[in-house]
Amino acid sequence: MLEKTFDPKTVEPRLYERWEASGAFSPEHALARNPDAEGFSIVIPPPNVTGSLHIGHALNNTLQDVLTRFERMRGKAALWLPGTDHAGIATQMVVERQLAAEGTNISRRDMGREAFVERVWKWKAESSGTIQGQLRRLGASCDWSRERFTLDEGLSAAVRKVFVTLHKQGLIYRDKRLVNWDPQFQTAISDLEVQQKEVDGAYWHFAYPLEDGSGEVVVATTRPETMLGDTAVAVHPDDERYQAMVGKMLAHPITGRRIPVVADDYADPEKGSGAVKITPAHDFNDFQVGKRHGLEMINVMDAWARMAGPIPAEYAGMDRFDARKAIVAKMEELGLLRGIEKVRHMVPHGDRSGVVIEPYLTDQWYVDAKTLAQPAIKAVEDGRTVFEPRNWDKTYFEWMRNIEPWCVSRQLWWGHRIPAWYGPDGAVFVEESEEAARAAARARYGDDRPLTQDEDVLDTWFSSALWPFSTMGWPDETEDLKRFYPTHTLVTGFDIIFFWVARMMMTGLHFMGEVPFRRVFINALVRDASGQKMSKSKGNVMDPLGLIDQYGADALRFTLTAMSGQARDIKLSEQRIEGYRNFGTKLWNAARFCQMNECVRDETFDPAQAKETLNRWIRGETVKTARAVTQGLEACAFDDVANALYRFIWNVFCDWYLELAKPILNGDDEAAKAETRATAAWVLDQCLKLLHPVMPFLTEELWDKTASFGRARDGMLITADWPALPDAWVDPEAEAEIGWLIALIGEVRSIRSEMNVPPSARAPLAVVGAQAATRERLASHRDLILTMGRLSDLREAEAAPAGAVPFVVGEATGALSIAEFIDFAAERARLTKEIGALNGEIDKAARKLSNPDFVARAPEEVIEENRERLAEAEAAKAKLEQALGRLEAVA
RNA sequence: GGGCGGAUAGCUCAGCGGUAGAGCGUCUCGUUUACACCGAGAGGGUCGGGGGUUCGAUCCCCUCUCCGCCCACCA
Repeated sequence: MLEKTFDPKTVEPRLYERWEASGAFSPEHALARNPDAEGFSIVIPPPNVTGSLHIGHALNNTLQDVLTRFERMRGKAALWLPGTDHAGIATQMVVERQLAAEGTNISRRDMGREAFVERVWKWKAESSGTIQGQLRRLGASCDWSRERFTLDEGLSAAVRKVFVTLHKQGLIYRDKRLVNWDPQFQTAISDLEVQQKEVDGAYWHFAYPLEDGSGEVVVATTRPETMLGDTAVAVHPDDERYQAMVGKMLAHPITGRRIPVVADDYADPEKGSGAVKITPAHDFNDFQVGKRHGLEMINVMDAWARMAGPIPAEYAGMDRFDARKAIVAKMEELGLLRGIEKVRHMVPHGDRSGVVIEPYLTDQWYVDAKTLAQPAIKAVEDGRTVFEPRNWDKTYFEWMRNIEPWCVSRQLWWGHRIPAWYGPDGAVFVEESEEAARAAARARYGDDRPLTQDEDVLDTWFSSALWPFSTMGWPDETEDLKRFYPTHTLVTGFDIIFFWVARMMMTGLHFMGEVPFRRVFINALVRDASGQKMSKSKGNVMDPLGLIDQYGADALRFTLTAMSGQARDIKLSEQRIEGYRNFGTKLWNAARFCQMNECVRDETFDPAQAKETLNRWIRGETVKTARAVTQGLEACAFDDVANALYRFIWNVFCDWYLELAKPILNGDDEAAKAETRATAAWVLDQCLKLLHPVMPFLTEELWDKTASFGRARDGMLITADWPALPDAWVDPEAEAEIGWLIALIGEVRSIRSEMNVPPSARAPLAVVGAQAATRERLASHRDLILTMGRLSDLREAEAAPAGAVPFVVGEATGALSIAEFIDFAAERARLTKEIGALNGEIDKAARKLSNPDFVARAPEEVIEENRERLAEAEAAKAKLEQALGRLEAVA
């Protein structure tokens, strides 16, 4: 006999081991059975190798697993390729922090490159494996034999090959221009790694005197410290106020440098004074203006963002923000400060370091993204790759059509070192290996010269961009590439459409000549129950492992699947997970019922031959469910899939089929009994199969257990055949008949309850179907109805006088008359409604008060108001509840 | 400034031309040999405001208000 409930804790690890040992996770398993099996592949968005599973991963990987398991059951050679990312800047940062925390005062620079990188590898060795273990807990059916890491030798070779090829094609080049410089990490970062944050600042209005003393120009700036690098002031060519000044020279108030007034469209006559100072080495717009006018580019900061270069000695070495104050003070002292205007404005920050980013003039490597983007744009326009939900392609297009060169070099040590070597004369040799670079150098110089390799590494997203083909063995022409590229579906979050999806499209098309995936499913962002983004600082993170411990992996998986529709956000509440845990238990108990009633699988049983109305009906319902689930999975309509399964298993199979089957199973008609047993067992099997992709553990366990009290199975559920049921099995006649019965019984129950007929009151009639035709129809289903709990009352139906009113209530059952009962019901309804509304108030106020953002932003009196409202609502609710209690007591 | 979402029951959401739905919560009733992680039932909504199209609008169009996100820019 089955236990009363399913115990995930003991079962899950056992089953996972069995799956893994069976080889079912590898596509070879399917190919062994059918060498012509169609390929199906998904590559995992590689998590940080040293990371651990958060709820977003749980969602993302659940959906990938659902798809993989589904296609595997459909007989495809299904590959879900796992792996991890070295996560350059993030990982290096962690290790640097560790160094700092050790208190030995040894920085990475003190250690030297080799020792530091070794240290990072050590940390990687210690902390890797965590997330793989956690994915196993989730039930992820990845092919671990193909696991990859972005710094593996194979993937590194792919990186070098791509870099060298693009360089030879002129699509990677070295250039001196402004980059986003992170002064804390001492590295360039890409546009995408910059986050604009609104901060308090000011416009300082400064007067720049004309060299000849004939006047002045007023300019405004939010960054006074950069004025040391000014090399011009620009005005709009059509701005009449400044016509006479164009071409004249100004005397820089602090450096004394002579700088010209230039005419340029960039200056907006509407803004400020209409004149703008130009600092080409410290502002992206000014850089362009500087190029147009051939202005000198004066760098006045060093890599730490301290003042440096050709500047007055008093500022040298000063921190940029101290310099800002000093410059403002100086201008005031000179009598040239014309005003200060407080503003809140956007300032760029590093997404990892959190410090203010400086536009900084350096040499970096760039990818010509504009060129690579064209085929990638076309592929989505042509539908060779589709986004799901569709609208995300707009986001993709928007970015791709306005793409800027991608800065791929990073002044870090953890990552793929750039395969470029420099000769003594500065000539660069970009080759896949040092030997090849030497050979190239020899060809140029005629003899061996010392070469030094570029110190920089590549942006971590450079190797991720190759993931769909590098993991399959490229540049070799492997079997895997032939069978599994392009991949079928990419499941990922919208936050990395630019970072990752777009770049995979570019490299995939360029190097493979084909899109890397046919479909991109953008999964939602998981938020907490009140819609807040989960974050450690808010303390509202939900740990997927904890949830798995408590409710089982299946319950978590079902919840995440059920909430993955077209929505962009998922508000995850623990209550919901509990509800789906209960759903699993419900199915478990249905199996238990089948076991108790000897509903054993009968291989000779053909559902097409079922005779009983009830069995013909459930057969059709099963077909419809299989169809809905299959279509839902094909379309990534995960919420529909979960809902169809939930409804069918709970509300159709358990609530109606098994209930209506009871009288047959307890009756004397042996043929009907045998048919019903076989049908019940068959439907249960279909449920297990259809539910398996979403709830693999519970279904696999039941598959095993039902075999133990029935006949042996051919194999595990994970490789069982997906139900492909003929539409002809839907029987409209049976559907109509059982549908009618269900509706009638519902009505009977509802009226009994409304009239307060106690279930124990058997003799007083519940209901009488009055029309002769109705009675006749009812009589034909008497066997099904009689044991429907208290509905045995229906026996009396036949005795009712013909032509009576449709429903008749029997004798009064308590102190209340019908009229009193109605009044009572009305009053009770009113009170419960009010209590409901107050509950809402209480919820709302309580949430506001516990929301850190609200508390931080709202004025004290608003917070107080909410506190009062909460107290008032609670008091009112208590009062109403008392009144309700009194009312009940009277009744 | 550009773009994308959203506003439907107390809460979380589905529906998207034809009598307003689900889950949870609330309330009532129920120890029925599958299941209290259960069963039966009830209450609860001018489908954000205003216009328009239509025989008919929660749904389509316009507009306003409020919330969320992304991109860009602000001397």
